[in-house]
Amino acid sequence: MRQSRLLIPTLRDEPGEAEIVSHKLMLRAGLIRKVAAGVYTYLPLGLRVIRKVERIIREELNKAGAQEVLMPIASPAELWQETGRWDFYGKELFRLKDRHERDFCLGPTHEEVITDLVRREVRSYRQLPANFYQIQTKFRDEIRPRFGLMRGREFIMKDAYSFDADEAGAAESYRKMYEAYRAIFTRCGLNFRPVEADAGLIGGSSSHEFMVLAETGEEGIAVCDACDYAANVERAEIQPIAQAAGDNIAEKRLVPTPGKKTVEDVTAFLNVPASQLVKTLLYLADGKPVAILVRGDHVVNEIKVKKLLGAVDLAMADPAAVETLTGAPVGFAGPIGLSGVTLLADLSVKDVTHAVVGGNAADRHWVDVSPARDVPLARYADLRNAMAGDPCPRCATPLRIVRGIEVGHVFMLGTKYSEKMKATYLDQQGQEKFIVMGCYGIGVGRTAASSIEQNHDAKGIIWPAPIAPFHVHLLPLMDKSGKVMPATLALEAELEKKGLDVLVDDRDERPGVKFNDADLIGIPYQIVIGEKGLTQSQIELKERRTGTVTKFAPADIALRVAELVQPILQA
RNA sequence: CGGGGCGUAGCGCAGCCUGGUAGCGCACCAGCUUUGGGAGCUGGCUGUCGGAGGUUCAAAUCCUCUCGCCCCGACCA
Repeated sequence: MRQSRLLIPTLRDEPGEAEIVSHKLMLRAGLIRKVAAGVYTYLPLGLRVIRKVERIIREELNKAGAQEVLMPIASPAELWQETGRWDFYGKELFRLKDRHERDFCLGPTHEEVITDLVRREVRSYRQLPANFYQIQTKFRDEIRPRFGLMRGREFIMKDAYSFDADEAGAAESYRKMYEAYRAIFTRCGLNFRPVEADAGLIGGSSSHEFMVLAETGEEGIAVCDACDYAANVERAEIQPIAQAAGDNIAEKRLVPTPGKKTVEDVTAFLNVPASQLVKTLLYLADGKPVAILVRGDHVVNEIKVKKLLGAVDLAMADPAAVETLTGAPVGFAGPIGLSGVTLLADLSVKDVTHAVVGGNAADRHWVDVSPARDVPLARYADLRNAMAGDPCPRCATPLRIVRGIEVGHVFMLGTKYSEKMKATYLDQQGQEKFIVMGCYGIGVGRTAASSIEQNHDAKGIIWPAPIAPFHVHLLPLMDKSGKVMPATLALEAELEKKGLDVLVDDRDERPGVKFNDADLIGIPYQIVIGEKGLTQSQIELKERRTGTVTKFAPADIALRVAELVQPILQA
């Protein structure tokens, strides 16, 4: 492919709108251009990367027995009303009306549409199991789109849905997808880790996220270095840390803390560590007031709270409600003397000695509080996010917290959708049963973006060969003799014959420009063809990642490059 | 949704406070020279100063409204 015939608008300057490296480099290397907030056009180079990722996905899913379909972008409200998600999904669901004023939405995911298909077409256990997937553009009207393809409103997603006769079959489908995902992300050249995740309100028994490990990740992952355990911090179970019993014999006292509202303020003022303070956070769970006690250095995990209470909606109480409930302005809420409120406390609170809590009065805190003695009515449970140093729930080794980008997610759905939408089949005994489902997603653009997060240097992108837009970049330099371009084109033809994707920089540019653009675009192998080299029968091969330059005879180079690239592609 | 910031040439920005001919660098076009890591010289093109309204003899600049974009927050009391 001739570079002069492709739109690859590289930028020397960093566009101001980009924050993270993958976004900057995608713009600078001419992969994408923004059309609106969170909405992008894929330029030729970007699209080639997307297609490579899609191809790997297709190959692995087909191998796992899934079948490809393509569902519509717009779907009618009725389907979403059946499952209740029309109301539940909120503002993220992009809604529109057709000319007859009928409600539609742009699909943020397709459980309803596929379940509707299956309930119409699948009658018998003989048709199960089945697994349908599609690679489709999705639309979610995100609160805050950011980071380019990492969190767009419109994005390309592979979604798959499995249908089984029973739980055991569903578990097997889930396992197959889990393995397919491992294969897909491995082939994409990513450093990733499957982690236990929360199934959230989608429900179901099991869920894993596939996390690409990267500093810029939006998710926190708790990992154990001693065993295999890894989980989203939202999900990670926390074992209570055994603590030496404190000598908390002192009677609690109310002390003035003028204007000290935050954990930082109070702990600095009283000169105690944050772990000695117990925060009292007021929530409304389905409209009912709840106070949640966690240590000052801990973070409440709303997912765990919701589960414990069986609540659908959980939101922090607004300042006015806090005042009504506690009788004090925000910043001074405490568990002592609080009435009409459900009291929940994280397990770690029980062990705090000489605790500091809010006084339920302006500018007052209690000190020398013993939660077990002074807050006897609290119900204790695991209610916080995991932190670095918490014991692994499997082997008790201290956990490490790392950042990750969620590129894939697998869910066991069970019969949540099939029951609501009456997707049933007849089993061998002629009994009508609900189909057991699973669903599985991969963010295609996000996968490409996270690859850049993991593979780049100061010069630009360093694509892993399997998802690189091209495998080889030919850089013919000055051609006064007229021999360079013919040699280049001959080499291009030879490489293409060996099945490699080749980009030829045939532009009339100075060498420096070509080198810099090549490094920016990040094709894994660069071949420099220059007048000097040709007279000495030499052609240079440069590996983008290491910068290593090797010289070959023109007759050998195609074979040598093919030897380097082909094994990677077949991996 | 709350707070902050920014919209001036394709990209990066100055000019705005203190109203008076719309600028700089890169990119782009032409010519000459140059050619192994973002060339030099000469000449050229490019803007409804995000939009609407207002104040004024005069608005990129001041005022009002509006649209778009970016960042932070939207659990840590």
